[in-house]
Amino acid sequence: MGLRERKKEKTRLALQDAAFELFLEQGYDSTTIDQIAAAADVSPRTFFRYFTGKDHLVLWFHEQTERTLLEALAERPADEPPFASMTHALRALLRTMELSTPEDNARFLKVRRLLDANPHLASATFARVIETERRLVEAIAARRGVDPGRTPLPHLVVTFVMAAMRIGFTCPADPCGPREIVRRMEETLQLVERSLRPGWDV
Amino acid sequence: MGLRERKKEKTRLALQDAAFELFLEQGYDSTTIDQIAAAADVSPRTFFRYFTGKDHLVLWFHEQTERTLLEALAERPADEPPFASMTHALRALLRTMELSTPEDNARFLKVRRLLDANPHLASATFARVIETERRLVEAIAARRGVDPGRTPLPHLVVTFVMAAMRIGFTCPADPCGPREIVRRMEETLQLVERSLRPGWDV
DNA sequence: CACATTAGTGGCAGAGACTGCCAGCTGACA
DNA sequence: TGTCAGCTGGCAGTCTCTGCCACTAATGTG
Repeated sequence: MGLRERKKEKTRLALQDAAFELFLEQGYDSTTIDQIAAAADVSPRTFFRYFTGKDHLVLWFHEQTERTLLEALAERPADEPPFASMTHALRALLRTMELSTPEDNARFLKVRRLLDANPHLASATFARVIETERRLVEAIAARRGVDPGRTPLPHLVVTFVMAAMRIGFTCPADPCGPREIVRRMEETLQLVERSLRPGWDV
Repeated sequence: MGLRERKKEKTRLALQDAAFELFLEQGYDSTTIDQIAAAADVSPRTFFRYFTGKDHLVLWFHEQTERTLLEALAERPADEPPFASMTHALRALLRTMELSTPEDNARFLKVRRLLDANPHLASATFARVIETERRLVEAIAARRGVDPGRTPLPHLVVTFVMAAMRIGFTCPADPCGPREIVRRMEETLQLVERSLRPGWDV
């Protein structure tokens, strides 16, 4: 990895860390991009070369999740039943979440607190999750050679599995770390598996 | 209904109709709120007293849908199994969609074309749908007297039924009117019902 | 019918988000 | 070392959205 790329990575992290600190300190809405850029020692103009907007600072994390999920799905054999592939992909994601570093955990908790405090952000995140579902449907339909607009089965498969992810993500109490989230997702996924009639996804 | 309310209704419709005409004519992004307000003969300031933003013009339609859905659910007996209540509520919505006027159909098609042409709008709509799901979960959990954060079953029930709504809404070909959408939703709902093991939602 | 009350509107000023453009700097690579 | 591509900063400008105040019109009351 060249010096240029390392610098970019550093700037991105500086922007995110500065932003989250400001968000939690003085609120998301009352934090301006000028403040974030100033705290990260870059120009406001540069901010928009890294992120499309303020909410992208948060959405970025889900984009990483999506990448992991799509890669895990791509590694499954194409002739495997789609529901099995999806459950395996989700469990692969859960495994990577489990071995996250303490720093990752800290960031995760910050993002969670932000989402809980700002419905608008949670909303944007879920919208992004829907986009992820669309891509997963595309992938599954492609490897089966079917038109996703014509047969609802790929949609159903993805929706059922992602339901576990979405439902498991909602937290009862305030402080809910990644391990607890993973536990809830796994629990919900098993509930989904038990709820479905064997061989439903022919 | 007093004169005041009738006027408001008229202004809202003027704004929406003017906006959709402009959107389809010159694109969503290149249409400014000033243009919309001018076309509807109100001040830009007034626009924001009717809609929170440009996207709200489109989201407004789903808000009506949500209202219908929540009312239909509220009318189901509280001791009915939740999944049955949800399917009934969705079918009640489908029935109201079926007897829509030709004008409603025209607006529906305009909205559809907008959503297809602007991923951002589709995304925002789905985010709003997620919010609807949250409220449905709340309603179902409330009438059972359980904490939705603690038990995933209400979430699951709502997700499964709303999956039919979301999946049925996606269209294969371009011109897809309300009747066709209703047909697809009903079809998908039946698929969901067949996929679930009897008595799964004890 | 006259009046006070209230809701709705228009216009203004201003903050904040975002983009296009150009000039200057700095790794990358031969 | 020199050229080149890529990143950055700053400026100007548009658009979205909000608070505020004065003005008009609908409503309800004596």
